[in-house]
Amino acid sequence: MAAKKHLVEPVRDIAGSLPVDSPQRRRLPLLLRRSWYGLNQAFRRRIAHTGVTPDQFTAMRTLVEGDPAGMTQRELTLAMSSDPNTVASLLERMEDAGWVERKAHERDRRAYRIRLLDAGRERFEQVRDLAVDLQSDVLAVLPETEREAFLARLDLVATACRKSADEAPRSRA
Amino acid sequence: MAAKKHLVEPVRDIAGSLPVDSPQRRRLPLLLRRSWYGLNQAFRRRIAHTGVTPDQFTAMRTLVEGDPAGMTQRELTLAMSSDPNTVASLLERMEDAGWVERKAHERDRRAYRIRLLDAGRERFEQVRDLAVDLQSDVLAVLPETEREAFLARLDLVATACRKSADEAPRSRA
DNA sequence: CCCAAATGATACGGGTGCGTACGATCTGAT
DNA sequence: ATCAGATCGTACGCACCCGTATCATTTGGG
Repeated sequence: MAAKKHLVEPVRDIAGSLPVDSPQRRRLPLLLRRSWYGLNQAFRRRIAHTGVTPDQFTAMRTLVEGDPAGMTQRELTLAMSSDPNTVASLLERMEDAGWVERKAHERDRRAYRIRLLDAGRERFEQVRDLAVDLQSDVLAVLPETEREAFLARLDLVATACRKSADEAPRSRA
Repeated sequence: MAAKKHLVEPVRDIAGSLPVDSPQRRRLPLLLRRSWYGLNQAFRRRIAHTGVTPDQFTAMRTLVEGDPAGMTQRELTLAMSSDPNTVASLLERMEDAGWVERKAHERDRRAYRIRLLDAGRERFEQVRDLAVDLQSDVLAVLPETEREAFLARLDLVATACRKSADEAPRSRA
């Protein structure tokens, strides 16, 4: 259809009259799905030769940027916008690979302090540039002057999505 | 940090000078991750009482809007931006639930024709309004005049992500 | 007509998301 | 000091993503 050909100008032509769930309109869920899984798959394929997965890389980067004394799994979970269960098994695999270590927290015996080991940092450095390049490649489809504004709006949407999820604890909204 | 407080105006203040992978900058992968999983989780919780999952709902909607004679799994896979494997098991569960049927394709004996059964359409109708409401709620964080433009840009990004994934067939870009 | 290449679907397996339940520990109010 | 409730992490299980391999069938030349 014509709506996919143009760049940024003719936007309002397809909106306003059609119902929100019309197949002709751009739908947020499908666009987010295509974006997220597409980006993820692109990244996974580009870094497959390093043995690192996209989520493992995200964990590494978060650890690098976090508390030098070592984050807890809870902190890592929040920073990654992930889930305690997922992070637990993620770290288990990364620990088996020798990329991170879990040491007892000195003041909270329930918690760990996660630290990136040298082997992990090595993998991280190896992948970092590929990650930066990919993000640049993708954002290049937007005019340079619009990128920050787009990311700012996406940030608002992301926050709204999280908020909506947190406000609907268990079914029967 | 301050960058999360404002709405849409002060955007350029944090860009331009910082390196693209600085922790202070908005990063596309994390924003897409938060948006997608947040939206997905919000939807899953809102429709949990119907026994339908978000992906199952997407499949239903795609079938409703597709060829009345029944789409093949390949067509459904493309329309959902998903994967043949995933769609196969998704449909297996939906078939077990009595929501869809797979009948032999009349001209290609490798393929099926998937059709939504009455029980499936019932579930679909039951969930549809909740899906529309959720999308509206989330998009409400953007000024009405910017929504279509945002979706248009997200569409460009989504296409760029898919393209990037398709162009990196197997590692070693 | 025939065969090599492409295509629709499946099988298998590792990684991730996440609902639920649980044990251990910490915290705050009494 | 003590106990109820919150919090950190784990176990289990189902759904989904997707790389790889395989089978059946279709398709496009020669």
